[in-house]
Amino acid sequence: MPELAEVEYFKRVWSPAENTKVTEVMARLDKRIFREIKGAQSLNCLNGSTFSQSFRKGKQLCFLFDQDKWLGLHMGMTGKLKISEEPDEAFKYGYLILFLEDGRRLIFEDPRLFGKVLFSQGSRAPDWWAKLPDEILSDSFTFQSMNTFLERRPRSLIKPLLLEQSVFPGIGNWMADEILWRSQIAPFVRVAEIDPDKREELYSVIREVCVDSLEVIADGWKKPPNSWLFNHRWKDNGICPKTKQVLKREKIGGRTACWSPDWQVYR
DNA sequence: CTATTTGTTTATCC
DNA sequence: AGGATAAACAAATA
Repeated sequence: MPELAEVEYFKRVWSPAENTKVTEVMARLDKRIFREIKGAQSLNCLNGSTFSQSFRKGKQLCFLFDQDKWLGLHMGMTGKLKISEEPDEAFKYGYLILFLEDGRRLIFEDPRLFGKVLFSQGSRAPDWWAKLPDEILSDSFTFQSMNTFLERRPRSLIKPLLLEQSVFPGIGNWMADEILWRSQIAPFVRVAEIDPDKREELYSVIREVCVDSLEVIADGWKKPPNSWLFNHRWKDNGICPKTKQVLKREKIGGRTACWSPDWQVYR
C-alpha cells in the first residue's frame, strides 16, 4: 500500500521522537527485510545514539542518528511505522524496534517482508540515499524532463511507465490509476498516441495528485473524498464518480489497473 | 484449495 | 543494447 503520501505519513509517525536517545535496538536479523544489511551486528551501534533527523524521497525513508548513522527503510507492500508509549504493547510483525530513553518505542512492522532495511555509517549521506532521484514536486521534475523520458519509450503502455520509480518516485498503483482517471487517459494507451497537449495535462495532473494525496493522507491519514477514484477502485462493481458507470479492472503490465471506460476515452 | 494483494528486483526472451 | 514480460519474494485474506 504505501505510496508517496502514506510513506510521508509514516515519516511523521517517527519524527516526533527526534532529539531522543536510543537505549536499545531489537532487530530480528533472520527476517528478510534485513537482507541488505552486511555486518549482522552493525545496527547495534544505534545504541546510545540520538535520533536527529527524518527524510523521505519518493517511497524511501531515511532516519539520521547523531550526525553519522543512516537508517534507510522501505515499506514494501505491507510495511508500517508505529510509535508506542505502552510498555506492554505487542507487535506481532515488529521486526525492528528502537527503544527510547523516555520509554517510547519506534516500531517497523512488515508482515509480508517485502520491505527493506539499510544502514550506513559516515559523515556524508550514503549512495543509497544520495543517488535517489529528485521528488516529483521538486523543481527538477519539469515537463521537459518527463517528456524526454516519454520520447524514449513510445511503444510502452502508459500505466506501467508511471510506476517507474527512477522517473516518477513515489507513484504506486493507486496513484497511477488516479492520475490516468483524472487525465481521462485509458491505462493501456501507448505513449506514442499521447499528443503534446495531453502530455502537458498529464504532467500537471501527476503533480496535482501528489499535492492532493499528501494533503489528505500525509497529515493524519484522512479518508479521501468520494470524488476521487480512490474510494471506488477496489470495490466490486465500483462506480465511476464521473459517469456513475461500473469501473473496469484488468491486469496491465502485471498489476491490476482500474479505469472508467466511458470517461477515460483518450486512447 | 485457489486466487488475490496499493512493491521491487531479477531473469529471460525478443 | 535495451525494452517487455514473467517470476520470485511471503503471508494474510477471501
